[in-house]
Amino acid sequence: MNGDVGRLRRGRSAEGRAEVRHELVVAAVGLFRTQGYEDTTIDDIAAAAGVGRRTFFRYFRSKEDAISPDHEAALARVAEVFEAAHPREPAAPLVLRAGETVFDMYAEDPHLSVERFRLTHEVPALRDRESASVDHYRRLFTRYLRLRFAGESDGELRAAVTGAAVVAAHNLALRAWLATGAPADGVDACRKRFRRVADMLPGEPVPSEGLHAVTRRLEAAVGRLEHGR
Amino acid sequence: MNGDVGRLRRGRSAEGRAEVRHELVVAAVGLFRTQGYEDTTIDDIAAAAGVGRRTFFRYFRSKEDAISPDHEAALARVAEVFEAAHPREPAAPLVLRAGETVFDMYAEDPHLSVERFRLTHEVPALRDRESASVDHYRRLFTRYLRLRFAGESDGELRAAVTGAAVVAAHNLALRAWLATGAPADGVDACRKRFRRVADMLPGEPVPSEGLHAVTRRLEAAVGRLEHGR
DNA sequence: CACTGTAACGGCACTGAGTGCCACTCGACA
DNA sequence: TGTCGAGTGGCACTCAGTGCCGTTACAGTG
Repeated sequence: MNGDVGRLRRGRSAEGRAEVRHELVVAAVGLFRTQGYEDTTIDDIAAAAGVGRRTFFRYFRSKEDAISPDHEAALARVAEVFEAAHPREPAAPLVLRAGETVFDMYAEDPHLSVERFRLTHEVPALRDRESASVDHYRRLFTRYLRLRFAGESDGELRAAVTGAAVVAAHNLALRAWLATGAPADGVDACRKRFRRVADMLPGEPVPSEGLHAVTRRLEAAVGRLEHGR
Repeated sequence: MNGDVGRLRRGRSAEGRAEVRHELVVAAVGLFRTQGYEDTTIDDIAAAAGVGRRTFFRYFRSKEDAISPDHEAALARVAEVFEAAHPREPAAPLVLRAGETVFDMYAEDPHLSVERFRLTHEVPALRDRESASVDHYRRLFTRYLRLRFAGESDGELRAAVTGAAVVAAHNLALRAWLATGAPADGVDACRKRFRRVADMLPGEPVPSEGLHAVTRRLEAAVGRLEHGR
């Protein structure tokens, strides 16, 4: 957009740091794609971004970090959703909302998300790292759910199962969207697909279709019987 | 047991290789425990096991591998359970059986399992690796379940949720057992705890106890009452 | 405008993981 | 006993990641 005015001083201000960071990500993703992940060294990335090798490690903890740089921030945003929720809000809509928060962050930069998706499927090292990242979300979900289900019998198990199920469903929907190139008109379908997990969660099911509907029919039937008697 | 007769030739036969492998695992776990994971080098482990540094990498792909060396074999055994199952066997008992197969392998060497448990909880690098390993199980479960649920509506989602739920429940029960030192008289409790996940799986519930069974009986009773009227 | 403090920078040197290569040695087998 | 193959140890190498240090650019103050 705007010329970078000689590009001689870049990282000294706050915007400068963000700019350098972004250039490093672009350089890393581009090089990983063109010459492969294993065959790309930190020197290559730093040189392509026009900074020193040492500076790379001031922005990212490791080589893999250059692809998913905002993981901690993403976790923090999800934690915020949980902490801002009303303590008596049912679990299902809450976890759905939290999951969609993650989805929104992926949708912020679809191109990078797709590129990362391809890399994490082709490079074993990156796939394992992705597994670990996803597991951080699972733990976060489970931790908050454990608080909500505390006291009820098998509450811990319900928290573990619910957290794992939500994260798995989220990834299923997200990957389907990313695999097709993350089109803008596929966002709604992805959301809907994710929300279907609500019918498969243990414990209090959603009121529409599911156990509640049956229960309600039963209650109505019993009511009719009692009154008719 | 038997003396190792001078211990001069160890790795040349099949038993010799198994012996060297075991010595390396013992050395690694011991050193990780006494002087910490980060502060233990491959040279330390190799020297403690009495082999050359280069030999270590002929037995294990990496430093972390020395703790969970039989991961591939474990995955293969679980895959066997799925492949040996009758195609029309209901999913719930099958995934329970597969999960208990994993549990049996942990129970084969409780001491090593407990030590690994402690390490994977204290060292971030090992915890992330453990997450990746667990995810391999989840993918394996999900892959087979997808075949079974193929055709039914939302079968893929059901497979993803069921696989994630089973693995999560398995880990919950396993960790509780390991955290208490993996006592032999805690094996049954761990098994029972794991099996409770059957009540929380989506789709066809287990016929014995469970909300659905109760609901169905109620519904039938009400139906009889209504018709008898 | 000059001065000064702070923070990011580049570069150098170092540790340690992981790999390729090669000569050697042990054990098996004819 | 001679030979062959597999496993071994050691050397040298690449590269990820870290500590250190002198330098440089920006910001704030007089």
